[in-house]
Amino acid sequence: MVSAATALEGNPLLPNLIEVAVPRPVWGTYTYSVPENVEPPVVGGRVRVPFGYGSAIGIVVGRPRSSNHTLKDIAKTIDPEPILPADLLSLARWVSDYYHHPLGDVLKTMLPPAARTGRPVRNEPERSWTVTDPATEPEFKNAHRQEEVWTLLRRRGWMKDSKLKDWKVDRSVLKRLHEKGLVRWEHVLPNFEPQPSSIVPTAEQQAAIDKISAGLDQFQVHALEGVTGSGKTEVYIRVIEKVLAQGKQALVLVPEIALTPQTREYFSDRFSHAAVLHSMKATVDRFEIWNRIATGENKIVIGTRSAIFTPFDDLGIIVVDEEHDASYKQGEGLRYSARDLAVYRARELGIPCVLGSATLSLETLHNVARERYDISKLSHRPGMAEMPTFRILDIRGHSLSGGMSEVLIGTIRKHLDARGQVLVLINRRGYSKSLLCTDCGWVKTCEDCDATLTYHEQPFMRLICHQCLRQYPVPDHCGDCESEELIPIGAGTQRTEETLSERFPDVPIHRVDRDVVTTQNKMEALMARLAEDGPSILVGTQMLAKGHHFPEVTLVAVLGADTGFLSADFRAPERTAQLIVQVAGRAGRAERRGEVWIQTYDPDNADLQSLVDDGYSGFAETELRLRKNAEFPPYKHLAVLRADGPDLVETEAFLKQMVDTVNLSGVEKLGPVQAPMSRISSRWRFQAMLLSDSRPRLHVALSQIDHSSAARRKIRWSIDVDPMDTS
DNA sequence: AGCACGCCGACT
DNA sequence: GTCGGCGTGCTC
Repeated sequence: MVSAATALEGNPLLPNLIEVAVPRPVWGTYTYSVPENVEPPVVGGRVRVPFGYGSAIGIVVGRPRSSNHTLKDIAKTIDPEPILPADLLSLARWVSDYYHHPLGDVLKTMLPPAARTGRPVRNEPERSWTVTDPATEPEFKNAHRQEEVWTLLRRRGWMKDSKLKDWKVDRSVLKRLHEKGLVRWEHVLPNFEPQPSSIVPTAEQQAAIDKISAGLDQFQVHALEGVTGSGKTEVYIRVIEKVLAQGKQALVLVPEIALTPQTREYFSDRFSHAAVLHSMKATVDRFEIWNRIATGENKIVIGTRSAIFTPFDDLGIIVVDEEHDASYKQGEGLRYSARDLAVYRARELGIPCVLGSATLSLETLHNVARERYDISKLSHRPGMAEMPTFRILDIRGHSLSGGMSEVLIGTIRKHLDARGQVLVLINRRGYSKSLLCTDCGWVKTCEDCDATLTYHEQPFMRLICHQCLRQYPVPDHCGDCESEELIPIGAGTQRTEETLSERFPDVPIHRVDRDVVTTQNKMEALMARLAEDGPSILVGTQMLAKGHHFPEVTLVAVLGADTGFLSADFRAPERTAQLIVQVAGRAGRAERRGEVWIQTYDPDNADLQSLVDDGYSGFAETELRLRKNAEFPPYKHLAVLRADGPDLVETEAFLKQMVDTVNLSGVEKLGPVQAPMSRISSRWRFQAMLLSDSRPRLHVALSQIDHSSAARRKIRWSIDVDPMDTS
């Protein structure tokens, strides 16, 4: 219909063509024509277009001059102005190439949910409300809510939209009060003056602040290694103050669980206009905040993974707190790493990026060693204990009760007698790992998965598959030899708690796992109890590593560390060491130096020994050497191909064929092999790896994969670039 | 993701 | 003969 190869861009006499990315699992973009009776669209704006037999909301990504296709007209222009600025569009293109994911779906992931539906942009600044005449006593009759709100406003003077929302005030109530002339509003022109702080930075903090702020106008990644409590946040805040003083904006990424009211308060105490973005917030709220950032009205965003896609007017710094945290990598769909994208975005914008953690990831430490990143260290903890001492407890030949050796139980008693609290860390929920037949060694496994069932006693007796959550009644005899001698083996939190309460009947014992501590409120209640309890014991999982401090804890006992250090997954030792160090860092205070005891059947393990002798940095050195010898990341670049389907043979053949299409020298192919957890929810799982010294070659190899070969719908497959695990 | 097209088996 | 099962392919 249209052939305009010689058309000049913007020539009003020639047909107006746009290139659109649609949120459908299709590769490539589509060209449409814009009819004269439709408002002209812009690159970076949304349009409604006919697509297939229906319609779709797509993003305009370009203006082609010509097309060989028969074109359809767009139906509607949604945004007269770009909703995604140019830098985010080019980020989307890069993400699409790097993670081998369709551009339309990348753009969909970048937009807040409210923007995906075609909702128009509301760019009105926030309003602040007050009563028109505080001296009067208006008659409200039955309008009780109006009376409450009016009285609230009279008492508090001015209140912003966001504050009123916190008080659950509905817009309709304000609207009626406004119609009656009882209240008035003004647009808020926010004040970004930081609140003065009485905190005096330590010499180490000041050195880090100076180093980072020396180069605010250029790209540089700064690793900030700070033990728990050493004041990393104060460093972030001081640097952000300098960025705001230049009139620029700041982005702070935090892990999923860390986005607590405390985090928000820490920032909002110092910055009157820190905007918090997170997925729990109502979708419309998120879209509004998003818009206020894009226009430069708000200056600071604190958010989780997806906040890396926020459009900024003039971004001046990106901070990634707890950068080692696995929640920065999205586990399904577009498998992006917000930490890695933070570095990419900072480079594109020519601004600094700060990666902070007590336990920096091995990737980051490797980049420090190669002098790509610089590093500042905060080793002192004002008002807090020095890092506890580590000890290995060799349990070879020892009998265990509730997963603990008698030596460990004796140590627990010693600490309780000295009026300390004890924290027992186990990475396993439930009562015990499994139910074992003592006559023939039979263990019950899930009928749908490859997994051994976990035996739970609470809230009632049953076997649970931790992979698919299917539940089974507890069998009274062996499924193989009919013997009735079934015993629970391998302690979980429930069983360890039970053993401890038998041994220490007078000591309060608290279990901290996903089964018991289900809400933030329950955690807060527990923390309040602990402050009053005196000598007591906490038994818990990795939940203990996040957020809270346990000042009275003098002993941390680590059970089952071997599972982590000996796992098939190449990242498991790193995760285990980080968990132990993070938990250790949350125990104790200045007057009392704590101890960490690690029970093991493998006391000669190199990772474990270097962790105990030289702390996390010693561990990192050892583990990096092991990764180098094994030719794994960060020394090689890795992508994992995964496929799962109901039929074992077909699924394996499918993935094999996919791997076979890849052929490039310098790219090593491993597999396909069955995944460590070979079946979940009645689906067989296979994986293959591509490894290369060269990042570009790895990407060429990945682009050889034929995306259309996914025609078999019963098989799901994915590409995971820079995977966080291989399981 | 939808949706139609098309090529096989069992039904009024 | 044809109704409908789902495997396959296309959407500017």
